[in-house]
Amino acid sequence: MPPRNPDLTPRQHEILDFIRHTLEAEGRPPTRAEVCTAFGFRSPNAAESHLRALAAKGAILLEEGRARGIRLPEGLGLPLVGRVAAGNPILAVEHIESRHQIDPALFSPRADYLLRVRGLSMRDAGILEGDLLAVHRDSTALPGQIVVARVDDEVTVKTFARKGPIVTLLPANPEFAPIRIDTRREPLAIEGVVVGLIRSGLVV
Amino acid sequence: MPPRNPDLTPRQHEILDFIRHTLEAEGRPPTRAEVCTAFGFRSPNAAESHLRALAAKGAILLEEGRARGIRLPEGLGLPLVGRVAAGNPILAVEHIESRHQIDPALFSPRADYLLRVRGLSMRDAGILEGDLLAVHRDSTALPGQIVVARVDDEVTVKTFARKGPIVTLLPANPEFAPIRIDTRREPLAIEGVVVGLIRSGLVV
DNA sequence: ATCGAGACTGTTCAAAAATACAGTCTAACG
DNA sequence: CGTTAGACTGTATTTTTGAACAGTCTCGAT
Repeated sequence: MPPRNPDLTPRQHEILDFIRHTLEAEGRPPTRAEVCTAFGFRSPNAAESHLRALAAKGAILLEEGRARGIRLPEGLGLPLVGRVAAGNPILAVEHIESRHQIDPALFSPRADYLLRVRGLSMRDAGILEGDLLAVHRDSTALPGQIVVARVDDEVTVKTFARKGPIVTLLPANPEFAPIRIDTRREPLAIEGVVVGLIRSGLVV
Repeated sequence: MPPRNPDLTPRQHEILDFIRHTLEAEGRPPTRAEVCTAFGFRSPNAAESHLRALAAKGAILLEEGRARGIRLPEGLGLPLVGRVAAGNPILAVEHIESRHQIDPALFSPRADYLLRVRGLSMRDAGILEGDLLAVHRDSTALPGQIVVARVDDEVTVKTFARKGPIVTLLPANPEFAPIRIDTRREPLAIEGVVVGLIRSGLVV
């Protein structure tokens, strides 16, 4: 799920998606003419003015006088989310530390963002402090899945389990206690399902 | 270190690396003129003929008549090495299962290939069966680093330790025994240093 | 009713890029 | 010692592209 710029018109979204798609499929941005044929425009200026509009809104960067001089300011790739402040949605811009291009074929279902792990509560599942989790956005989960959940406005990673209305979030480390939530009384927000893990920094 | 095509001349390697670099840094392939300025050529034909040579050797694909019409046939991305047969070098073509694009900025030093983990001998280091290890090619290692080594023609992943001429390969699992090698008598081949880890398939 | 934004068509022109042709220089090789 | 591959310079020429200018049409807000 690419980041949505709310200021864009639907048509401008389509153009932006086409640019992203071309960038991924061909390894380079499209020309005005290629935008035209993709959308059936008969005038290169149709593409030109769309690009201008996108650039004016900051959705793309246009480099003057260069063939295929279109850049995405955020680049492609998955946003890496660091510390999530209380009360804010996970994917708020201010949480995004960087973006990293990861082959989408590696994870299934598709990863939507990366989340940096804090703490050792999932140690015995091979999830260590500092690891990056590939998370698929999903507000539902199946028992046994490792989920990103929000409890008391804090983001936590645990194994999901449920018995009727009682949800238990299980750590994978005997030093941590399970979290029990009665969903009839307390709200539980599942932010996503963990579909993968990336560890770096093994060599200093 | 990207995969090496042994047929290329050193200069052609440089050109290919520059194409890769431009692709990564700018999100699009270079023009002939950009190759010229990067290498100080005064004639666009210098770039042209290099590109022709690279295309003739299959290192790149040239699309006729398009601005920036250079493509990398394999795309970017790291080769994923599965089961390594005895007696063969790790990066032999027949071991490469697939290629996966991973942001090189994630790992340092640079990852050269991915190796699928078999067995649980490094479980307590958070390395599980089926994980992909990002490996930096290197025939030397420092104590404490997790290395890919070849012992008795078998590829193994262990923590490296050394006391004089005695090298010990330490598992991270009490159920496995350390491997001690007297380098004066037995040969030890370090294939690389583990710089990262990727786990997928968490959700079925 | 008018006005302006958005989405286009159509045309033109200059800059950027690809590409062809004709050479020079050097080092390796039989 | 001639030959050849590789690495270049230099100069044109043609396409591709980017980019400007002048309009049309529609729809929603003033």
